[in-house]
Amino acid sequence: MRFSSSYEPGEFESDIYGAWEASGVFEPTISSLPSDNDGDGIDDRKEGGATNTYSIVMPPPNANGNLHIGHGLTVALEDSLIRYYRLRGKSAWYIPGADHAGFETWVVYEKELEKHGHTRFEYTRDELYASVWNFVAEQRGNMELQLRALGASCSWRDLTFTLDENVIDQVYTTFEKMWNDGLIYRGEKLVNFCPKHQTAFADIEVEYKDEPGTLWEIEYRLVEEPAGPSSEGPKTWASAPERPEEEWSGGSLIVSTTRPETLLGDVAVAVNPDDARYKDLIGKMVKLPLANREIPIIADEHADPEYGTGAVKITPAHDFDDFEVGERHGLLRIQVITEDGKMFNVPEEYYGLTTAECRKKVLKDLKNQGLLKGEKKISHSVAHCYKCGTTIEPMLKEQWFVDVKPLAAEAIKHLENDEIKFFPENKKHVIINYFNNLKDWNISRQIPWGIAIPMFRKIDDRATDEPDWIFDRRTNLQEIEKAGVKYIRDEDTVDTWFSSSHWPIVSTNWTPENYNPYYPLSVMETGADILFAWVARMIMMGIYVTGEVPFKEVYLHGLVLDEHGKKMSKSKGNVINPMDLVTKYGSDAFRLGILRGRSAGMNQAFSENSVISGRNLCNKLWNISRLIQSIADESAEVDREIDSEVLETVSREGYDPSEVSEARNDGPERTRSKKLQSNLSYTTLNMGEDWICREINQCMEQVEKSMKDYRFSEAVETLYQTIWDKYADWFLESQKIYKNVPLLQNTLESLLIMLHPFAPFVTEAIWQSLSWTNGFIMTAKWPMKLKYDPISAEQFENIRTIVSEVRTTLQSLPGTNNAKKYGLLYDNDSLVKDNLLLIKTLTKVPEINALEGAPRGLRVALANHELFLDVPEKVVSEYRDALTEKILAVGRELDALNARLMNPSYVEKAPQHLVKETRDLVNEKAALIDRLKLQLDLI
RNA sequence: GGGUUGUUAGCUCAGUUGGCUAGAGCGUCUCGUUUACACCGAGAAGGUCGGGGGUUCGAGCCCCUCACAACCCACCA
Repeated sequence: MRFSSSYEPGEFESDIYGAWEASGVFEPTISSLPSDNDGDGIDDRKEGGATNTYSIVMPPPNANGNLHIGHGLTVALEDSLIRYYRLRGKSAWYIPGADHAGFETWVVYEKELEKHGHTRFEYTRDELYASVWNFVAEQRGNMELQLRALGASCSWRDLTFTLDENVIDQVYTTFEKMWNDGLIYRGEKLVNFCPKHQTAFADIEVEYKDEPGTLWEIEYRLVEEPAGPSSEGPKTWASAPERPEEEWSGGSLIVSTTRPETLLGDVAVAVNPDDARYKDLIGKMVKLPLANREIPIIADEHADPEYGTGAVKITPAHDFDDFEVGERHGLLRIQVITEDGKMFNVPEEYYGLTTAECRKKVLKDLKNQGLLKGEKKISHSVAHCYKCGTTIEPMLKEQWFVDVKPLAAEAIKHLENDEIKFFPENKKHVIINYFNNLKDWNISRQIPWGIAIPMFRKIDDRATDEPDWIFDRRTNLQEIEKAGVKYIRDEDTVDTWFSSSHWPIVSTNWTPENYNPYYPLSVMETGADILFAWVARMIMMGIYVTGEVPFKEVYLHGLVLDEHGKKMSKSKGNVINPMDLVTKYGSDAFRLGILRGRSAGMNQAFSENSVISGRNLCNKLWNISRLIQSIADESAEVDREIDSEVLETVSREGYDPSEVSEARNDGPERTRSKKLQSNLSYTTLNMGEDWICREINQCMEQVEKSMKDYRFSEAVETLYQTIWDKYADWFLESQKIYKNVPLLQNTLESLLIMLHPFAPFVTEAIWQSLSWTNGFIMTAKWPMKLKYDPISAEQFENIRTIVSEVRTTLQSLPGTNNAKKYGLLYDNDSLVKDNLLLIKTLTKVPEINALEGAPRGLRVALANHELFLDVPEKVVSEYRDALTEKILAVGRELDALNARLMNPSYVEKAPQHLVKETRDLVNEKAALIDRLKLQLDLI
């Protein structure tokens, strides 16, 4: 027996994946290698190449990690696309990747080090790099196995690791180009610095959290005494209270701060130029408390008159805004905090204290001097390291920066030229908005795990004519010599986003010399949360390096939330592991489940229920196939015994042979020999067959349209409905009488192929189990439209209406098992008369007879059919109330329709076909009411 | 402060240029074990589409407004 009674994914999935992988079907059919094979300088494949190719690169999962639910969604989306376009005949290339995940991996590794009682500072950069490399190598493989379990049909031989040689090469090439173009510069700027991890971050890597804090008010006293006390009003500002005259004789300013310890690095006090209170003070000097320095009062827009006292201390070395104020006014930057969070460059009593200790002492000392004038509890947002939660310390550092303005401007140009289509559409505006406000990009990271920055600093002071920094690719060396001058390598590594922004370029092996039909990518599919960090940078870098946008379309998925719509997190304990679900319900079930109810860019809930419904569909399809195979087997058996003519005794009911299309006139063709898919010729022999062909064609159109618009959920929904509600519940039920084997085979193949992108394993398992199919379904051809007779198909809808109404009526009658008790009577109804067997099978009534004499029994509520349930008088009268209710209900519908027609504007202005439809409906309802009333009179 | 997205059945969500009685899955209830499937079949209940206004013959959909929710960016001395 080929088919067991239920589908057990565990029995098939790994074997099937292994067979696919071994046979090379994951690889694209058109080579991506240089294609000028005949050496004539003309690309042999260029013509039409890109239109026959389809390419997706996988956002590389962390090489040493496990896949989470987001990866599960990613693979479900990307692999569905790849498989779909592969079936559609494209040379599909799904390029897998693995990410060295610079910082993420580093954090994990550093924890390991700590566990063994070591710190990073015991080793050189190169030692650490080698050590992490081994660490990752040991872990690698897990996530690749998990990708296989999810069914990812990616070309494994093309897997790109973000530290592969060609990646580093390209990154250095770009770096050099940017350096030569003046787009990379070294600057001393404030960077987001995590004192725990000892590294800087880009702005987007910092998390802001609202926290309670304290706003302290500190008095800064003027050095010179202002002019006379009376004529110009009070000489103290804000709420400065009385003070002992002997200490100083002038006015003062009260500044507000949440970080009193940075006071020691103050270089000015700023007030708003329009602030009347302070106008006269601009240009004067105040004495900086505790530090005994004199600093100026300057005018700057940064000071908000509404906030605090309106006067703000300026510490350019430790605050981003102050840094900018300092730039504008040419102020010094006095750094007072070291990278490990200790005070330096300050009076002795504060030296070496941590920032927290220093804050306490500063406040205490200020209080003792009577300069602490107040404190307020406030809530403000504070920057944290997104990994460890440590408060970010803005730190003055020399770093490498990318001047992003020209890159962003170019990106905007291409976007406004509609070169990239976004799903969802609105993200295009969001990203343009981002490009418009982008600040220079700090690409230096102080972690050893990453691509070394290819810059070397001159250490030979005598060579004054040589530049301080030179570019060189030899980052394997710590020191190099050029023209007799010695240079030392920058210790830092480059931000991972700098290298990841090359992903479409490096994973497709793009080169400037050769035409590459896979670049730009057909689509970039990734999470909406890294629109800025990754997508934006890929666009800038793609254009900068290749002159072209790196992808034609972008599909962004949202977050997968838990079943209550809450973000998954370890601390909440609501994390769903995709592999658990795959093990429990199968890969297909997971894929179908996670695609359900999901749309572009939206954060959406996910629960096991949706996976269960996917599992059920797989099992349903399995059993559908099992039935069809058994029918095919049976018919082959019969064929062997008797002459094929006898089989044609299965007559076609309710169908005029004169309408038979050419294809159908051939008569039933029994195909026993193995045939390739889509070669099975068939003939429709009854209405159900025409109808299912029509429905499958519609399904096909819908799936094609949905896939074009990235409406995965809709495609799956359509298939689910067609397979279950239409194919199984109606068509197959009707085939229990007719058994048109070639058609069954043909339609099953169509459905299997259409579902394959979403449920690759079960469809392949079935394909391999069916007796008449060859090869892999994975490399089959997308089905052709089925031929059918539309009139006949429409007739089947009438049968469905009749059957449904009979079923409903039977269920609403008193008692149970009514379908077995009562037969049907028909009067002068050719559709019923010609389809007795079909209606009997579908309704399960014991018998259907022609009505003789006066109508009796219970009239079925159908407008155009004379059909009665043969029930006793007593049952009919018990049905009286239900009938009355029904008449009222139909009456209400009729009234609503009539009201619409009574409105002259409707009849006049609405499209004519709608008006006609309404009129037809009115007639139908009216007829139905008449019949029901007849019935009521009878009771 | 700037921007984006939601609010439709008990739950999670569809509903694409405005058009018949607003759909699905899961859940609930009733009936049924008929040799493809109980991971099943047949049927049912359940919605004033967040509130209010407007445009229109016609609004879940378009416009205005309010409320609530979520997210992103900037700022918070």
